[in-house]
Amino acid sequence: MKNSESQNNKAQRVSPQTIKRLPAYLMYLQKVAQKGDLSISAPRMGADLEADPTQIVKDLSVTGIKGKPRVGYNVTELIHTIENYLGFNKNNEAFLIGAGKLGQAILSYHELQGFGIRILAAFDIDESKINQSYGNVKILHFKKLGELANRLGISIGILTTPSDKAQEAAEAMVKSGIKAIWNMTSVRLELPKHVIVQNTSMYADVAILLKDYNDSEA
Amino acid sequence: MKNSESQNNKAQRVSPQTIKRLPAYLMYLQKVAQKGDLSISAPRMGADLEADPTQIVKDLSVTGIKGKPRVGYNVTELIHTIENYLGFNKNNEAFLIGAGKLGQAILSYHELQGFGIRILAAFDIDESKINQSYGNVKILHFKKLGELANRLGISIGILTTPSDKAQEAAEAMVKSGIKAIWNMTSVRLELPKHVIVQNTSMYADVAILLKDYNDSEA
DNA sequence: AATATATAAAGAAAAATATCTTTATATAAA
DNA sequence: TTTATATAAAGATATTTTTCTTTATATATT
Ligand SMILES: NC(=O)c1ccc[n+]([C@@H]2O[C@H](COP(=O)([O-])OP(=O)(O)OC[C@H]3O[C@@H](n4cnc5c(N)ncnc54)[C@H](O)[C@@H]3O)[C@@H](O)[C@H]2O)c1
Ligand SMILES: NC(=O)c1ccc[n+]([C@@H]2O[C@H](COP(=O)([O-])OP(=O)(O)OC[C@H]3O[C@@H](n4cnc5c(N)ncnc54)[C@H](O)[C@@H]3O)[C@@H](O)[C@H]2O)c1
Repeated sequence: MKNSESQNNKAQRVSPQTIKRLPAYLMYLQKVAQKGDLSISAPRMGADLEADPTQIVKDLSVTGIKGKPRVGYNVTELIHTIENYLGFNKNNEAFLIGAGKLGQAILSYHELQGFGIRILAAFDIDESKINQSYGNVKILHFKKLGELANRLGISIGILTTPSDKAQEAAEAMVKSGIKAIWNMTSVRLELPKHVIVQNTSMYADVAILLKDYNDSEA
Repeated sequence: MKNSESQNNKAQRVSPQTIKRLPAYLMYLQKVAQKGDLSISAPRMGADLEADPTQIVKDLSVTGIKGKPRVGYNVTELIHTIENYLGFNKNNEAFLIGAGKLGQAILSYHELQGFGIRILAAFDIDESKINQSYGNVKILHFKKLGELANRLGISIGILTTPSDKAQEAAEAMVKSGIKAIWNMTSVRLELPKHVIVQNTSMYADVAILLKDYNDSEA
């Protein structure tokens, strides 16, 4: 009953919109911290991010942090609290499946570690790619996935196979013990309910972009 | 007055959620068409996509299409109507700025044409990349952007420079006449109001994935 | 120490979105 | 042809999310 989240296990669900805004606050706060500011107020954040300050306060409150009237929030405390809330400060260990164009880009995408994802190995079926490395991550044969996932206790998988191989690859991932899949393909995966799937489908963003653009032209 | 959108200019705003769902319907419908089915009902779609059929009907209605009771929608007509509504059937010509790892992946990402985006050229400042081609798209020097955008009348730009160069590159794009930017960097761009910016920020999706995953573990 | 004030917190209201209910209708079956 | 039925369309309700309003409080100022 004390502070919203932490105490209560059946804590009322936090809206995905709020969760999606938190990383944007984080990036902003890192710039603020770099500037040397020790505290930051919601109105200030709102002005800089062109967002409603009360919404910012509401969003931040889900992490359990408290601000001080007339001062705002302690910047470093706020950063740590959000990172902790989102799991960005952990090393959430993951495998990448399908080391093609996009896969290789992601393997070299070191910013991802700042978002709590650490890729330990990549897997592919293309023999010519096996044992190559990108961004210090080695590509192994897909058939080794099960054994390694099991041995290292990996439960997060990033799926970047071609779309027409996504379903079968995902099923193999689940069989290997992967519990959460970040699906970069444009395919809707049909998997057991207990598997967590997060789709990053560019086409939704393209749709918004083109709609906004074409409407503005009309 | 005939069909909702097209006629009326002040057509009541369509929610982004609806627009983001339409491409998913499209992909599903393409599979249905491939199977040879001529018509599809909202309840059928709802069952397959695990979505509320009435929401599907509402979503589809924004395109102006009409279904027939006891039959459903004509599949090919529905596909064409959605594609047309989203602009996926046009060749929306675009430039890509920053032909690095992610940029090259996108240049070879031919599925993008199915979403109405046609990349005509890429631009970079790295001399070693100039005149190389990926996915049949040539990389030109960034300083040629303005002239070419002007000559070819390009107003859509895909931004894939490093994050710390994103703001300056975006400003140059706007100066070159780019009106809509698909921003793949993790940076919040500060641009004139009239510029349409669509952010594809992976970190929002990562946040949801990790939250869902870590909550499920707890 | 007293007072004023900026700001967070909490709660209320409004807006947006999703779901449910009813109605109308096209088609299939009798 | 008539009737039954599945389904789309339209409208109503419920839920969720955002924005607005009020209240409480920590700090700065006098
Ligand atoms: N390229 C992009 O910019 C981009 C952007 C958005 C989404 N995507 C999506 O990402 C996915 C990959 O795209 P890409 O351009 O990197 O394709 P790609 O063909 O370059 O890479 C796919 C890789 O997966 C491997 N693979 C195939 N079957 C496999 C299996 N069963 N198990 C493991 N690995 C397997 C292939 O050998 C290849 O190396 C596609 O679904 C695409 O829609 C790509
Ligand atoms: N790599 C990924 O998988 C990935 C995923 C998501 C987001 N991103 C984002 O995409 C962006 C690019 O990532 P990347 O991994 O491709 O980086 P990269 O360094 O491989 O590529 C960046 C390219 O931009 C060019 N460039 C630099 N300044 C430029 C300028 N002013 N004008 C034109 N071109 C310029 C560089 O020469 C380079 O070729 C980053 O902001 C990153 O955060 C990358």
